Amino acid sequence: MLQSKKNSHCNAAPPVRARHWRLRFKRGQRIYAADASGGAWRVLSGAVRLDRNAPGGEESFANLAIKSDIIGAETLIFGRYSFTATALAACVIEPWPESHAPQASDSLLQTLAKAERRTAEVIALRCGQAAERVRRLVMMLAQEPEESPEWQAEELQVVLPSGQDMADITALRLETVSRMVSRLRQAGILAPLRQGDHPSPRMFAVRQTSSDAFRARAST
Amino acid sequence: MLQSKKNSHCNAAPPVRARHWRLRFKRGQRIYAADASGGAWRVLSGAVRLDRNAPGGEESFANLAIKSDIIGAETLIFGRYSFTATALAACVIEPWPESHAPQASDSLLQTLAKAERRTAEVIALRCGQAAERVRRLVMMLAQEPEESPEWQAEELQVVLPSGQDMADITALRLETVSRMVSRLRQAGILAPLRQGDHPSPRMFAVRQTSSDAFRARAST
DNA sequence: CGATTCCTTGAGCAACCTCAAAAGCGGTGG
DNA sequence: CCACCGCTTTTGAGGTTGCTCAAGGAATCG
Repeated sequence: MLQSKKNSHCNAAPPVRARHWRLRFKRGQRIYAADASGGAWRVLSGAVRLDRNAPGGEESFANLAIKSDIIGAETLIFGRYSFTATALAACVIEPWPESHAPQASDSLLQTLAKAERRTAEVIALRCGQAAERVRRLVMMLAQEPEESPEWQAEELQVVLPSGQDMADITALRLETVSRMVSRLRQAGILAPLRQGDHPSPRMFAVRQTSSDAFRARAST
Repeated sequence: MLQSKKNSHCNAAPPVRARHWRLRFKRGQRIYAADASGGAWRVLSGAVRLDRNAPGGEESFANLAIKSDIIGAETLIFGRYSFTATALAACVIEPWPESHAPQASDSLLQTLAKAERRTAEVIALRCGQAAERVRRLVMMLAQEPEESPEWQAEELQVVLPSGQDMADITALRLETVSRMVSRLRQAGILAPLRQGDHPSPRMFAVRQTSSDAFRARAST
């Protein structure tokens, strides 16, 4: 069951056409819960973390979905979600498959193939040194600034997830993540960026710097 | 293209029925290479590691497939493999989908859903302390002993992958993996098990011990 | 039986974790 | 508007784990 209680004003997006509507979620908001019934969604922007109910009763990070990924496809068989989905940053999703796109098999395979590749990336986020891991995560989450005429950026930008979320994804401690983000700022890879109308202190411009320079200044 | 050069004697499995044949691979043997053309397979026993050609030209661990998992499903769209597949232990695979099972969409979804859950497990293999990670990997790889009348086991057994493979999967160093396997043996979780006819020093019986006892003796 | 490869074990060190406290931010109510 | 509260982030100091480098031993293959 979708929890759209507190963001009813957010969800009032004008339907583009019949049955083609979108939902918006804010950072940290739950999109759906494991075992709830519902349908599949395509992530149009932002990022979503998926958690499974681990054997020990704990909830543990299971996967990551970003722009154009499909989440909740398993409901098409089981009728229920296998994972809990939470917004890592403000994100927009739409139902999937779209009502006017009836080719089942091909689209499914495409989804499967994309999921496999995304998985490989997520697994790679847990390899190597802490600094590199956090940098790679930030690069994954970086997107082109949408509909900001003033920020017609040559650069990408990102709204960082909470420290705990980044820690869960990279398998680091949140203190370590915080330290690494500080380094990224010092290295100039992340540049603070606050938007005029709604202030967001965790928004940054991302510069694709050679990581060598970054790792060098880690030792100083 | 399947590389069945050195294991031609292995692949001579008697076809059960027309178009329903199986391939066998030994530990460390490559099953297929990324970018090669070929079809999808179901893993009937054993375990397979998948590697992607990482951005840096390196080959990096991408995923794990065990009994009943599907590998190479992406070929049904792209015609080519996205990953390189290597046998972690002696394994048997058969073509997928089976020729006599034409229900496309449902089977695909099932595959997708299973892949997602497997992925969550693999990601979890890179969480927590080294000892626990190696133990969880071993538990994942453990299977019922097949067709061994003498070992009609109440216990599972496992043939450990190479140290480097286990290191790649758990994101540890191979020396660390070796130390943790030694601990598992000392803790009685892994019991050496050499089969009469073909000696295999990396075969173990697996005992599902409470991990508390294991972690306790780690400090001594 | 020799050569090669892989596994094992040790010693020292760096990276990361743990614990703890302070500072920043957002919301609430006087 | 400001004081207060809860929550998240930041920063520090010290401890532990796992990594690095190295050498010896076991297994495999020709």
